[in-house]
Amino acid sequence: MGIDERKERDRSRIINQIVLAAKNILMEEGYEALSVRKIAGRIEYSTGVIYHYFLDKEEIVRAVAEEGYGRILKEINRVVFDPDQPVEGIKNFFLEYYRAMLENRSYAKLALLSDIEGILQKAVILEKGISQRSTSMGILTARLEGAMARGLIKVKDPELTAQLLWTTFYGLLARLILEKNTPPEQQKRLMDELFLLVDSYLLP
Amino acid sequence: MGIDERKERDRSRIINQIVLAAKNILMEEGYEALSVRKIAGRIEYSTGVIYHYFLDKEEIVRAVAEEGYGRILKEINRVVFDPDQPVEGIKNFFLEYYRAMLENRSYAKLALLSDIEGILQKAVILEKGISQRSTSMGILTARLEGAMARGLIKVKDPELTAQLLWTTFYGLLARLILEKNTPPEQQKRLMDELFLLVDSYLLP
Amino acid sequence: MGIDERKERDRSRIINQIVLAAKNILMEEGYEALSVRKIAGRIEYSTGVIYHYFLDKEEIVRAVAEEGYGRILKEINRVVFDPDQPVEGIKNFFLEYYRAMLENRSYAKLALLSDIEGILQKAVILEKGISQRSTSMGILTARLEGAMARGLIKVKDPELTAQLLWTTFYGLLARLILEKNTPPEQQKRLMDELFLLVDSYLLP
Amino acid sequence: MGIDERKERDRSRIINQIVLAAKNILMEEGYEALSVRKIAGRIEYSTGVIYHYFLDKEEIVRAVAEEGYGRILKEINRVVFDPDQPVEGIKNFFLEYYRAMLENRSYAKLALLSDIEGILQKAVILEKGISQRSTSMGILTARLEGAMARGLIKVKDPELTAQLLWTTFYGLLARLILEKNTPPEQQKRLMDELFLLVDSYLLP
DNA sequence: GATGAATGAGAATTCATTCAT
DNA sequence: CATGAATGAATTCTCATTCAT
Repeated sequence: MGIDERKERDRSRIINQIVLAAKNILMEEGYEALSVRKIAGRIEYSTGVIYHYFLDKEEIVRAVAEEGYGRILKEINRVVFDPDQPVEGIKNFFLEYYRAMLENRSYAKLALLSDIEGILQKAVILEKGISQRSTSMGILTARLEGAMARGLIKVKDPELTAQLLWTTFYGLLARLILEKNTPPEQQKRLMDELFLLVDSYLLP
Repeated sequence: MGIDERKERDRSRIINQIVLAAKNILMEEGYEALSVRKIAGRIEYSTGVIYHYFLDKEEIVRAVAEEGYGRILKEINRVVFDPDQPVEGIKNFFLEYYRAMLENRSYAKLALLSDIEGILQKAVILEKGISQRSTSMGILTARLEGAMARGLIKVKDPELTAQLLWTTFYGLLARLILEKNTPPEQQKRLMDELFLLVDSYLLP
Repeated sequence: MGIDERKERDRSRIINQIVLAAKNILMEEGYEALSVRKIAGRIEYSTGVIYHYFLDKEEIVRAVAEEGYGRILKEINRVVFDPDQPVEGIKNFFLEYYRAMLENRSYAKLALLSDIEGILQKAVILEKGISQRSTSMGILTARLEGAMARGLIKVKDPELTAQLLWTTFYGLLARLILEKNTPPEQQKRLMDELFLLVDSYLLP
Repeated sequence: MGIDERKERDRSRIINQIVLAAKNILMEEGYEALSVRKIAGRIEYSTGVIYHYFLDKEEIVRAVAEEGYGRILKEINRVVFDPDQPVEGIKNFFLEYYRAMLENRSYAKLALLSDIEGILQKAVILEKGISQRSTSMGILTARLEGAMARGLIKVKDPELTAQLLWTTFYGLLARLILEKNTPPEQQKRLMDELFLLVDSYLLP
């Protein structure tokens, strides 16, 4: 069994290497520059090996998206949430999200703006009932529900509100990622104004 | 002179054909599938002809974007604006924008989400002073200013407010375009909620 | 007849423009970059016009070579020749040739090193009897003959000597043109040594 | 291990095929006619295969040059050198060089006249200190030094003299290669005269 | 498990030249 | 005399994928 274990470990080590290499290429050179050969080159294996572990190129891209998604989720969920200050908590949550994304700009571009099927699915938000299928939307909805129950915010349909909050943040974030030369002070002004908007949207 | 006229007509007829063909490929198969050969094939001319009328592939894409942008602008500006009801006016403006975009989904994808340099420039929003450089942002800012002057809305910095309104709409619109299977009734619910958000953001 | 004259003048004006444009492209961008379209672009005429005045691209190149050859010849022949000091005269002659060539490096490359048929013919040197067909070889041979008759140099076959002198100069010149980074002081050392060689070859 | 050996052999067999095909095209049709497709066609492989073994077209050309250079060097170095008759030895050395070059005319054209960067570097001669960097210039310089030490020739700076001897030979050789119809007896006359020149240049 | 050779299709451009107008 | 549209073939290079070893 020790042998099987090691094999399994080897296996996932290579898989990780492939995904990591793909991610790096994506970040450094963009989607168009991603090629199977380049990945193989980076991990110093032959081209063929890639096809032992992945069905095709798209599956690799999907894996990159998944991995990034997981990592960002983890970072975000480190932010503590004080049920007495739900609006502050939500703003902090998104603030953290911004930070994580802007630090991984090209991953962000992939995750937020790509229309590659495998990635799109991970990022669905608008669907009815999404709070049951997506962890982050679930958390956000739950928090809104809690705050609503305690009369701290003026919400009717928590999921719908969560979705709208999300798309609103998403809008600014996406533009910030695309308009990459926005100077920091302008970023700050926009963010502050966004928080005003959130206040007037949520506070009673 | 009749001859020159006809030549000119021929010329712009072919240019239109090229742009149209490019647009169709973009709509049907997406950006990655767009190739000069494919365009030439569709209009049943040799590849070289494309380079007679366009400097390179990017110029064609830019032309597609421009054409779409112009068309949408025209549609939007048909909406009448009543200075006594600025918030309604702004909501109608965006509603019309939504309609125009969702009817030209693939152009929209190009215009809103692409990071092709030639197109990105057309779509800049976040820049300080953008209301002087972009027609649509200029109009929106002016309307906010007017409404502010008459005390109909609670705005401090009209351009900043215009930018945030825009990114907010953009956020939902972009998601609707990417999550293409969102059923109409869910679209409506989201839109209505967005309008609530706008109300609470703008109304005193 | 005035009309015909003007027509003729127009005609040769365009031809000159074409040749000049071709020469400039050749000098600025090299032979590989020379294209009929580029020539047409420079003279601000249509592509087709070129083919009114020249049979094909090669004919243009040939004309460039001819023009350059003539110009260099003119410059060289400005050097005065003192029959009492034939070796000095010959050395000065070549020195002037060097100068003219190194100042027109890319024309020189074309004239000295190209194997384009039309140009090669202009540059033939080794042929027996060349002193009767080529002006410059004729002059050189004549001068050697004169000096020989007066016992100033130890030559037997003036044409053969002229040919060898020429190839010898040609050798250094060609290398200087190809090895374009040779520093001036090294150029000078080589030239001085070459003149020593000529002295020992010609002087009794 | 037998397997690895065979693979290695296969590999270099194809590489050789590519270089050979390129050389043949160069010889038969000249540099301008050399294309990757043509090479692939000749060896009856797909175009892509070329890029499996070579980085780009230039690398192939470089390989052709290198191969030719090596072959010629080998032939030349077969000539024995008698230190008691240095001038004869040097003349023989160049005679052999001539023979080798004229037998590989199109390689010679490539090696002597091309201004392709990768090839030019191999052929540098005029640089100060070249006798330490180039094998053949090193040998020539050494022989001149030896003869000088023994008072057999009247040389001051052996490297400079080597360079000038080389360019002088080069000059005639290059012209002979370009003026490809020079009849053998004229070639002989020119060579003999060149040897006279060398005598008067080197002998005390 | 892993290699790397090979393919075939496809990418964007550029070219000299012709010819109806 | 001049235009410029059009062609067809050519260019270098890259790609995802397959498969015998």
